[in-house]
Amino acid sequence: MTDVNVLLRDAGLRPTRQRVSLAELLFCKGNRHVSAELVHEEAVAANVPVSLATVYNTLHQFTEAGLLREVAIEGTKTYFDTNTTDHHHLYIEDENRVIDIPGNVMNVADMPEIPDDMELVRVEVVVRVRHKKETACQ
Amino acid sequence: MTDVNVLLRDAGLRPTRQRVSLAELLFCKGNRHVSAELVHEEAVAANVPVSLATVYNTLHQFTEAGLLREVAIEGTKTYFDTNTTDHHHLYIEDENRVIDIPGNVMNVADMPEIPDDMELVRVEVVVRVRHKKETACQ
DNA sequence: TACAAAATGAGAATGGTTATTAACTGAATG
DNA sequence: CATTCAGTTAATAACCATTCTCATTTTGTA
Repeated sequence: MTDVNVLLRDAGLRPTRQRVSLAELLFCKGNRHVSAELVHEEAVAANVPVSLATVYNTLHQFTEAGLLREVAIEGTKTYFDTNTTDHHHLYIEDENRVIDIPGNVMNVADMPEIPDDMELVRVEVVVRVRHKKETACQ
Repeated sequence: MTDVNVLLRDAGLRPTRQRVSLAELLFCKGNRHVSAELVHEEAVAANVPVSLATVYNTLHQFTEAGLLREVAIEGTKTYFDTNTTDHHHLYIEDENRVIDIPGNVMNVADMPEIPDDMELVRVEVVVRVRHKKETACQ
């Protein structure tokens, strides 16, 4: 039960009411790709009235602590991924939907050289697909 | 000289003053990753007074016509890539800078299956790097 | 030149995100 | 158990990139 508390403490974050609630909401539902707005709505719906500002703060704090990862695939909105393990994304353009691809499925070969004074952070792959268009004629 | 005019006509776009100017600005300087604001500034600096609204319209029209490609790597701003050939990106986090990686350099293996009713649009790879932190001690 | 359709520009409107600041809480201390 | 205070939160204002609106201008064609 205090799992979330420990999680937060280990991340150097005080387990406040709001942070605990948001963490439960985020991490107890499997891997997800969420926007701040969605998290806020879900929190309110779950009778955890949190301000939108706090949702933003918390999401960024969680990201800095390595509990979340920011994903930029499309558009101007920011999404957060609760899956911080090595993986990639399948993006369905016409549905605006993102699906995880486990990291061990795909392989990236022939990486370019990285200068000595730099270090690799991560390799992100987005496989973009869309539904085939109806071929009305023929 | 009429290269840009032909380019625009072939894309189904009338070669208006603004579109011609912006096209020259975008495509005669090698491959670039630009924001609407930057294009607007450059246009004004080049004595081609274009409104910001027109810059946005034009960038989207060019994108639809396949002359540009939208790239979403980081942050809330939209960037457009003048390189529409097959290639990937190297992103230097601490400089907020994007560099092209030619498409034939890297290879992505073991792609996941794509359902029959869907088609692959593109595979985007972002190699994220950062400068090594100064190790003040030791 | 005249005309209809397309394009443009100025500024208002929108929407997501960040900043501000006063009130509140958690947890350590006496 | 009360006190204290750094850390946290909430309401709302500010911000910024982008989109919308629509009157005006330009373009291609006759």
